[in-house]
Amino acid sequence: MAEGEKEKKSSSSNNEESVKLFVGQVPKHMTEDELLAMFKEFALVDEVNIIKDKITRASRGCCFLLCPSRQEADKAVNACHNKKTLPGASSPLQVKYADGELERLEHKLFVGMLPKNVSEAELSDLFSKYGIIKDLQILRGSQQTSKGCAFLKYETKEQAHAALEDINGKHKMEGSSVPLVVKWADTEKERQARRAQKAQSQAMPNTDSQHPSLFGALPMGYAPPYNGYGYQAPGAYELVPYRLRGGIRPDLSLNISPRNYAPASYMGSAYPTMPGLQYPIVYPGAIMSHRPLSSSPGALSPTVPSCNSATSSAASGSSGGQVEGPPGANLFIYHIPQEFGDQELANTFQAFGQVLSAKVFVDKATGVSKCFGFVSYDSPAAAQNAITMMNGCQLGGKKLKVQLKKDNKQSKPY
DNA sequence: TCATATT
Repeated sequence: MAEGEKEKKSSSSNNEESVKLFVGQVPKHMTEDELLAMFKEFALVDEVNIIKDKITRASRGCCFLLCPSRQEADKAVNACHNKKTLPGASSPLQVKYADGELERLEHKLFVGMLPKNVSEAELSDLFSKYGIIKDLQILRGSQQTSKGCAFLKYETKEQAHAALEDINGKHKMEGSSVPLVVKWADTEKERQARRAQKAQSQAMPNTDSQHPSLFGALPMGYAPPYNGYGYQAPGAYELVPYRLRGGIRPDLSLNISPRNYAPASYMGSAYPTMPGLQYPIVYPGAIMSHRPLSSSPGALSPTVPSCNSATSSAASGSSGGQVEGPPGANLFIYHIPQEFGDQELANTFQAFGQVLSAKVFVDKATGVSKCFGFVSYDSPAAAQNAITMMNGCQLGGKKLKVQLKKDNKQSKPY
């Protein structure tokens, strides 16, 4: 019944004119009213919506602003982005257009299947029938050669829509046997997802996609364009997102837990079948803190998943917000091997105590690891133990650097 | 090289 109140009260929020901004670095304790009051000093703001955890309903440290116009939104961005640090935040406010807003506002179209010799002027002739063109560019390569596609912005959405409907799949340029493709340009988010996917497939060329759990580790699957036509380079996006390749290889991503690795004698024979692995993975401290590995090959038995609570809680920790441990129990780790994800990091460090969370940072655009991350334990003793055992430990090409995480907001000045 | 989060 309380749910019933979730009616859309503000018709203003559906206004085409209104602009949504995303705001980061918002202290979790701030209320929507407080934020509204603050932002109103700089621009007209109709609404503030704090982004909350789906389950706990706790603030996730960011919010959306609804501004009545682009002009007002720009005022808020210019006045606040990177300019103010709210009490309790560690870095300045991040204020930017919410995902997809810019694209929505710009009425940007993608045009594909252009003959390479078509000029801007010719394109302009064709598209100006539908409205005022604000921007038009043919994508070109190094020698100024056309890539056979273009981006185009109209003054209004209606104009863009009219052009899309009229030309997409219907209009053939002179001398071309295939019709043009016209679609709404991808949003920044879609582009990032695509880039990440590409980077992933290059970074892990031997991905064994038969392992179902691997899917969860990869970026969202590629969603085909709504119009079903190709985009830029047809074939660049197969409908099967990950190429299936032959070749057997132990699952790199999940079973790298110390106890799954046998003594070096085994490693030798393992390498040739693991082209993705360029170097030995050794867990110096890890091995000793578990019961001694049996020297029999049985140690390799896949009777794994002592799916211990450490691992599973780490997984849940990394899937939601970051769980932080008590003071002194959180580690910063640098020089993590490139191919390590959250899970591998957790596995590597679980030998020293109860891992609350483990996070490897990745480049937002490419999905590539930045080779640093965090591990949180439930006790400072575990963290110290991990530092002693793992700091300076050669893992991959480099030596791990394991330190206590620097903690900005710990002081309680009374 | 120290938590960037999109209802």
